[in-house]
Amino acid sequence: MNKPTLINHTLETVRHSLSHVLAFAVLEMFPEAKLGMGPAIENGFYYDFDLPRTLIPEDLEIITEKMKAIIAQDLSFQRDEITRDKAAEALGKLNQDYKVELVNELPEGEQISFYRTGDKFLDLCRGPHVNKTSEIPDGWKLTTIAGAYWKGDSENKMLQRIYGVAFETQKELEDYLHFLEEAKARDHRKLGKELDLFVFSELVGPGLPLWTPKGTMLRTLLDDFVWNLRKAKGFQKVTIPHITKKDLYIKSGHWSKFAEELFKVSTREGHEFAMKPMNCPHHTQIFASRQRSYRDLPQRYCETTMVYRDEQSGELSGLSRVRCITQDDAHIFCTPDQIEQEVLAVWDIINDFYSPFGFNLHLRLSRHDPAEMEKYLGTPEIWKKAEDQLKAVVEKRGVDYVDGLGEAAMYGPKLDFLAKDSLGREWQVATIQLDFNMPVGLDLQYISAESKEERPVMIHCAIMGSIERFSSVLIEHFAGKFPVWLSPVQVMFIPIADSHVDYCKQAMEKLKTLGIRAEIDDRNETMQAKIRDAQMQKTPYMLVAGNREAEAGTVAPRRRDGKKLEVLTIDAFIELITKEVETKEIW
RNA sequence: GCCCACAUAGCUCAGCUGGUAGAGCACUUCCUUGGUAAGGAAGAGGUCACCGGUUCAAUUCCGGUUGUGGGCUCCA
Repeated sequence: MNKPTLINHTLETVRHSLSHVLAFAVLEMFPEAKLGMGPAIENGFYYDFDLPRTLIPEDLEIITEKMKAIIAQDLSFQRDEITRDKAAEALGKLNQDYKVELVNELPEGEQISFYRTGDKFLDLCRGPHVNKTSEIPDGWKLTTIAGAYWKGDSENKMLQRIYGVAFETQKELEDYLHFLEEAKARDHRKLGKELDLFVFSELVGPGLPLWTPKGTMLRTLLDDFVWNLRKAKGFQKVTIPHITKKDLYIKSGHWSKFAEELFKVSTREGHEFAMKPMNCPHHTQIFASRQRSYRDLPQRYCETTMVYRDEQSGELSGLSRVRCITQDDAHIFCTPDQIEQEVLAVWDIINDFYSPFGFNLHLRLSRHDPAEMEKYLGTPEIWKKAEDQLKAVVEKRGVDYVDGLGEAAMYGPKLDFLAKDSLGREWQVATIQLDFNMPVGLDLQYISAESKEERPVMIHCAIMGSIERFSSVLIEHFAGKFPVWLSPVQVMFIPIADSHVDYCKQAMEKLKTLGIRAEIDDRNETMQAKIRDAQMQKTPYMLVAGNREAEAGTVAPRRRDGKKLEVLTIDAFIELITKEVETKEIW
């Protein structure tokens, strides 16, 4: 059956119409079902239901068939308008309590629009919709059943939500389902296990990843890269303890706002301590430890260290959301007129860091929401000043940005950097945050040229953000095929027979001396099996050596992408790989 | 934290309606000494996540706990 292509309808209209068809089908199956909300969303639609029983996956098939039958009847979508009170009355008769609640929230006397599908199904709806169900193209599919709170409020009843995806064509649907498969194949939780990068232990607990030698190598390489860029911009490393007296967070303003998420620790004498959930308050105490002159500014402290947050258990997921987060954190303490130079310098670091990964960076200027001042520290005046200043820097740089209303941190506006990965997904990564508030709370000062006490400004910045999350993004971005400079094992020697093991070991030692991460597969296996295993581990280079190579002092390199290079001398290979590491080449 | 689902060997999984468990890979040993994605044989390995309950009998049914997944809520 060929469906007409979309002419006058946006995809959103089709998706929304599908949500009505879904509700129609569910009502056929459960006449007593109460309808929640059913909007179009990115890639599809959903509808929330209060049902007499829990849905099971097989129900989706039944509902799908019912939906197809409804669409096949070529029913029309008709708009009706009635007054609010009549609408409430009509919905009340149908026992649609949630809809009655929605209607009653609309202004009194307002005309309410309804959409009628065929002569049976009626739904409160602003529209628009397709004219007839036959205008709905075939490219849709119900995907999952999930729980969702009524009106998204965790105090409310949990309804059952059915999700669907919908596209203009079957082909696009298939492409999307293929994308989901690809994302699943790259899932960092799966690759992390297969590539032996990190593990979880039930004894240690959820959200607390344990990093293996290979995973730790990856983290170290990333962190060293960040450090080298920072060092060049005048940052200095500092080190702080992982716990503190609660007094620090009372002064910083974190205690009242995030007390629930703190891991608390008490001493044998009953004093209350907390695991640090961020590093800024500790760093301020290094700054505050002695009198600072304007000549000492900026002070640029950096430290890669773990912070601990007691996240809700249901939130934890792989490395994306954990309870111990390694931040590549830095704080700059500077004068107000140094803000621009410092922000730009960090911005340069971010650009230099991200370019070798092939990410596309986008910028968001994350501002406060004046309607919710209770979420923030400080006065509206301070916020305006901070945001204007940050915006000026962005405009000076001439980079496009999206406006992030309400995305600011508690203490100040931010520049957030979003990276688009190889599957087109966006992740928030680096951040530069301007903070006029914490220096007030913690009473930070410096002595100006006029010999007066002044407030420094704090700039919080992280290049990777969280190493856990950044690693998960990288693993999925590269599908585990890290560039040579980042690969925990760069080279696997593959002796063809036992008699070639010594030759390979000698060559391996030479590489290792030069800092090349090489290993040897001297198991009693065939060369083919060793190649396969190195391939599965996504090792960039396999160096095969048999009689021919051992006699000539060469190796036969095979790349992870299946490409066989010409036989090279060991020195020539060293030159090749060293250059690739230096240039951070991706292939 | 909330809703739902799942939890069997190191890994990936099979095990119909209750009668204490299997496969492939990995591991160990032996044979094989090879030319670009899995050579062959044998062996070892499980209180079926944990704690209760029902039953003559529970991996299987029920409840709880822990963990994992999909969502919701939250996120400095």
